[in-house]
Amino acid sequence: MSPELERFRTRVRRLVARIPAGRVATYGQLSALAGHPRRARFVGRVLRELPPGSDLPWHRVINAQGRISPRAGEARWPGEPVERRQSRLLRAEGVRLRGGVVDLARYGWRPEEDGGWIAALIEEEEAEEAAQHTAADEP
DNA sequence: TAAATGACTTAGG
DNA sequence: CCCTAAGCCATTT
Repeated sequence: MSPELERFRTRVRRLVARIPAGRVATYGQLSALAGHPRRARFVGRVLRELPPGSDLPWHRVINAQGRISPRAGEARWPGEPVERRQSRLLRAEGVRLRGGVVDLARYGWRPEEDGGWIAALIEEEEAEEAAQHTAADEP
């Protein structure tokens, strides 16, 4: 995987970590926030590789239609279909699903209202990369 | 190298 | 509301 994509993946994971309880974000939204509006599918890929016990609030990521994206195959965890678990987790934190659809206007995450932390996130990321480079340069 | 495969999205009927 | 088609893009066959 290219360094560019690795970076993108890291950003996505960090963004997901910031989605507040009771809110949802879409794949496309995260992909745009991470700097590449056309990589919504890749966001799905990033989430798919998460381990079952991940700390990330993966369940707060849904599709642009406000629906829980159907997984291919029959992924279930712990003993239930992941889609069902996802809707349960969402309901548990106050997100209402009407006919399987979340009202994005009401529950959609609006990070711009949470302060200018995205810029801080990018700065932090660049600082880390700079540190990596100096570490690599200094034998 | 070409074709198939998705935790996607938009547009249209 | 449901369904299709088309565009999208990285990975897998």
